[in-house]
Amino acid sequence: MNVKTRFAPSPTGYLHIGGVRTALFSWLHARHHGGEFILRIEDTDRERSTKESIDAILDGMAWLGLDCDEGPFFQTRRLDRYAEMADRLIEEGKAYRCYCTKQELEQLRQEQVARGDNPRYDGRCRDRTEALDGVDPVIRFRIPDAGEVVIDDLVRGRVVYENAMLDDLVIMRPDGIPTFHFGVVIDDADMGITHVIRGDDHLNNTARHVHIIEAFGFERPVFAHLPMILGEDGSRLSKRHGAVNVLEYREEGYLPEALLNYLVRLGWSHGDREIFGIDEMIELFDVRDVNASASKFNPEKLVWLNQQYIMATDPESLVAPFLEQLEKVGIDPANGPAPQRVVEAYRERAVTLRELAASVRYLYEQDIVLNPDSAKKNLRPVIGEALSSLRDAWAQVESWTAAAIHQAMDEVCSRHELKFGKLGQPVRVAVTGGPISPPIDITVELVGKERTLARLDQALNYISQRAAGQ
RNA sequence: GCUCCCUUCGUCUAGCGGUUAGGACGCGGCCCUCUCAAGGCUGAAACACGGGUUCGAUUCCCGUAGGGAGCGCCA
Repeated sequence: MNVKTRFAPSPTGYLHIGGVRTALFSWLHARHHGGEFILRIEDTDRERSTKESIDAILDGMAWLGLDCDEGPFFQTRRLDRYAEMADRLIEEGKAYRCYCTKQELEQLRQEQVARGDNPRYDGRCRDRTEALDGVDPVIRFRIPDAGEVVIDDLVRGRVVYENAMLDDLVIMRPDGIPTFHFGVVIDDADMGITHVIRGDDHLNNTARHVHIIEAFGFERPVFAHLPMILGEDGSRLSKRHGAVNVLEYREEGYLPEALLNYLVRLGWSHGDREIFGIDEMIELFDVRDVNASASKFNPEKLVWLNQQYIMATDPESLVAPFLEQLEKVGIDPANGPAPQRVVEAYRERAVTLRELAASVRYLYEQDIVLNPDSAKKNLRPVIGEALSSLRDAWAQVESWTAAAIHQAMDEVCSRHELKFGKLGQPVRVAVTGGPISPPIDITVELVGKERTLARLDQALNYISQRAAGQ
């Protein structure tokens, strides 16, 4: 059987991190089996669907590299098809027009809840033969009164629903727009979907969908209901748990591979492995190995993975996203070292590209701000003489490379009988303004000769003022 | 309320009747070291509870508790 899966979001907001996980698993399942993956936009909620959301979904999927073989399809372009199929059910007596008003239904619901019953439609329009004036009917699907539905879910196992617990659901609104339940079933069948992989918030709906599938005589797809991703406090993942919109992760300098790697490990694993490249995921992923229990989103582990990916990714391919981040933090890359060299030097100490960009301001801007604590601690009068010699030694360096810089510094150290570290940290503070940077020779090389000398002068000035003040 | 689902360190997970219950993130310590990282070593940290089944349950079954989802002319 040729596998075909789909991701079917509704465009009523940004692309959510939970949606991405669903899309990822669906995509992986298709790719693993050499099948197809399609994207379908379920835009039947006309009130809430927006163009912005559609774009956000498309952008997000593209950024993540979750490519689809067909689509995007839009349900609002298939309205004739749904109407035709609804008519067919009515002709066959499997669906009927319902003239109940919303008020009437609300009253019914309240009565049921008051009685402690499962609130559900009681089928009062099932046998109505006459139209009711002034009411545009909806179409309801007739659920069998007796019997049960058995679903063999790839992650949940066997789940059984009594038909008596199910009610006749609305499949078509008065305006000819299908409800979600009807749209999915028709589309999945028409589009040849073999595996329906979705969030387990749909598990309860599946019984109804199966009835519709059977009413049409469609072939039943295989279902796999994925556990939810929860926030750190165990409640449904939402904005107050931090970023839930995928595009925010791009904004903040996360790598798509890292995000996917993090997400694939929520509910799925392969022995003790933590790092999975895309190709490895495709090779090893199997929906049947997915856990049934929900997992909590842990930003700290994502951060760790992102760093692992920044370290492991070829610096050249990090240049473009790094430049974007420089722009975001207001740094002009024109006045400083080649971005690729900066990425190489700093990638082991950056958790996101955003953080990396924000930490290299002193490489690109003329003036630096001395961190008062660091200056106080490291730029002491005792080091002034050595720092001054170093300034002169570096002024003589012709080819400004880390090796030459290091050699000159070694010589100054031995002349002044200093351990390298005694001089290193003052230089770091003088040149970067703070106590943290890559190895000092590399840092100094990247800062550039002219700026290094100027900053040493500035530091020497600071030291002499301090000596005078004492 | 009713229906369905879930339950191993704080978190993500391994385990598929017999293990010193393993790994990872985070946290602590040590090493490396010019700082910070990265890296290496190491420590603390879990089978929700109660019944069964079994020679033996983290593992299988049933309850209880806790959590989640659904019960829309939202998807």
